[in-house]
Amino acid sequence: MFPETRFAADTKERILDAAEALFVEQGFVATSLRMITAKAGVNLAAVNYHFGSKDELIKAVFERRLGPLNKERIAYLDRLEAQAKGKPLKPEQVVEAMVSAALKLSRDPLKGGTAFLRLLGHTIAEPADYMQRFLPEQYREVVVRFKAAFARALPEIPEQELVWRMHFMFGAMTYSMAGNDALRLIASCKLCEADDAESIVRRLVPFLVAGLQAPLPAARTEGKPDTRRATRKRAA
Amino acid sequence: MFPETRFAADTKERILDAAEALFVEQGFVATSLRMITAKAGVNLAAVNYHFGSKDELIKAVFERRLGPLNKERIAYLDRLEAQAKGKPLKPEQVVEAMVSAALKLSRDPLKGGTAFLRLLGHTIAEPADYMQRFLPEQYREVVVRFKAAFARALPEIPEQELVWRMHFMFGAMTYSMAGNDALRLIASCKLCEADDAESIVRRLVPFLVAGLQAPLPAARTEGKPDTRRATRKRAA
DNA sequence: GTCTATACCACGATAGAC
DNA sequence: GTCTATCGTGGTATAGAC
Repeated sequence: MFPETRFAADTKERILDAAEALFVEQGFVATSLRMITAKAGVNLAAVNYHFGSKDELIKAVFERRLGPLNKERIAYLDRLEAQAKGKPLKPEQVVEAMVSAALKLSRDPLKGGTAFLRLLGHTIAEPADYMQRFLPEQYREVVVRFKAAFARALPEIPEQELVWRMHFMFGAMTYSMAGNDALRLIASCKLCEADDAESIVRRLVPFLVAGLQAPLPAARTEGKPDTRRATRKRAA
Repeated sequence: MFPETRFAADTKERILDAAEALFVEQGFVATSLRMITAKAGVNLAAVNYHFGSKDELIKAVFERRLGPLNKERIAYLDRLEAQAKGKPLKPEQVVEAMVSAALKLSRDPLKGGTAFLRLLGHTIAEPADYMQRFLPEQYREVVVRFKAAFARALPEIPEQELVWRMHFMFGAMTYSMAGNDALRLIASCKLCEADDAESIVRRLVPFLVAGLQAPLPAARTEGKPDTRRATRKRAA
């Protein structure tokens, strides 16, 4: 229809591809717009024209991958819940719905492959304020759906506690996906051969399921009496 | 003795204090040396004179807090092991040794208080290469000692698996300490009142202990048979 | 609308005077 | 030890070509 938009899209795509590759290699701050535009073969000002700023470019890089990833997570959950026909899912099913979409993405080089997962891990803790607003927005739907699913799968966990445990879950997940740079530190001399995403997931799911189902902490005795129903499953 | 070193120390301290405060508020890249030196009341070139570069200043800010924190962790572990008189510690004791030192630090404004913990969380995933080398070095002793303690406390977990679970533990820990900015995302409309470090720890420890003790994942059937002794403690 | 050339200001770093 | 001056590079804004 409008031939010029085809060219524009190509330019935008080329910028996104170049930016993503360089961000993974060197991080956000270390990669300059001049490096990105040089690699993409476009003019420096093209970034500002198409994206407005470097920050907006970063957000666009994430949006392109994170959107489909989170849609896949929800689709996976939908399928599980359809199969269950109204019965609550098992905790490990919900955890796997959360994790396995990322696993699938890591196997597809066209969607960013492992590189994007590392990028994601590096950015969850990003202090920049524009990310503090952007990421919650991107994850909102996923969080709402999975929180509901977990609440049904783990009825003995009070909501307040569940929120925290999901928080811990996100931490363990993103941290471990960020690549084994930090793992080398723990493994010390002994090298860890399993750096494929699949074996990470196989190890991560039991850890998370156990953590989510952990016995509830003792209610604080000091201060006003606790109003939450702290149904202790079993003693530690 | 050398009066000029007294002044130098003051200048260094003033720079460190100003830098730490600004880093917490705005992150590393967003705070310029000009902001730091203005807040500290020193000349711009003083940073380069005393620390060599901005990167070295960042490392110095961390070293000042992280060194004592990790020494405290090891001291806590030493005390527990002395009490146990050769018997293996319980998993929850080891986890608490890891976590409670951070809790203590968060209560001491002179040592950085909660602000430094947030800074720590924001930096574990730092992609900058100088941090990739610096942080492992800072954590090396802690990791070696705690890995040994966990190996004794959890003899049924193979070493390979233990390394990964410690990795997940670090993730959940640092992520949750980084502040509840990301938590707001999970809690959605419902505000979480418990943002003091103490209640985080009370919730975090049971989660981690359960995760570390989780039943071992099923051995992969493909490829060579698994040589690990996969002693399943209990079914999920 | 799309793209280019170019100028602008803030940044980190450094040399040399005091 | 401290300061001023200056350099190269970074993100950004804009005027104008196509």
